[in-house]
Amino acid sequence: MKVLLKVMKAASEPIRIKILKMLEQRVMCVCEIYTVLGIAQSTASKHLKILEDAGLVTSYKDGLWVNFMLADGRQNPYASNLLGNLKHWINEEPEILDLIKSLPNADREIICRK
Amino acid sequence: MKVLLKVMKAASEPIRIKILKMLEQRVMCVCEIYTVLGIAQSTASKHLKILEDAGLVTSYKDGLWVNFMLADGRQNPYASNLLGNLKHWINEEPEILDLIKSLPNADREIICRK
DNA sequence: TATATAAATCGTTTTTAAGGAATATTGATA
DNA sequence: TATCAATATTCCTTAAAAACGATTTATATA
Repeated sequence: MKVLLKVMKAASEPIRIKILKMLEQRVMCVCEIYTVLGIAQSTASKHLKILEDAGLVTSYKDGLWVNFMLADGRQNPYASNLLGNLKHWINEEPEILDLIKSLPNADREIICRK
Repeated sequence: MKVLLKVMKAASEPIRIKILKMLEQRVMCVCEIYTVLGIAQSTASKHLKILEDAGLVTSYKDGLWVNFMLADGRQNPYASNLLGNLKHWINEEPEILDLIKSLPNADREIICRK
């Protein structure tokens, strides 16, 4: 039950749902994510950790960047199931439509480089 | 997204998952539920309200008793989806097995009547 | 090396959720 | 109508989660 609860809890926070919906579109680094969502870097990092612990996302390093993507779910059936469903859920909601529309402008080379 | 979040949040608490698993077996009244789970009456009542608000359970009155059952989910696809999945999830976990095994002893006529 | 950058972690505050005792409500029955 | 039983609600306390600034870590590169 612990594993199931972890997935459900991870999926019960609006920012985390938004992160999952963005990652359906493409791989993203932390700074792209917190910039698009308008939240602090530490906040984004923590949400990503919760999603990763729940088996919903995975990450890999590329130099200074850490790239996050949806997990394939082979090791967590609950996570896998949720990710599968989420792909055809809430796609028509303005909040999500706007978010997805904003992604092409969120290029790490432009919005993250200082 | 609000509707989805409500379902996810409702399903991210152990007592509420246990209630759902019990209701897979049969209709139950509040006093049967709080007695089996060993929690306060007000606590059970509150959890049931959260589940009901999320579209996961429904209730009907029978005199003094209020009977709770799983929702059919016709009005909430997220709830319906979760209930469908949950039926074949975590059934083998000792915590749940023991819970289900204890249900036949939880007859309202015996454990609730004062 | 020394420095700069992206992300993770820490510390603190604020917000939200859970638990239960006490009380209110609702319906049955004497 | 007075009382009792089952449930809902209120109130208060405690615990968990979220937010963010500040600091640390890890990696790249001057």
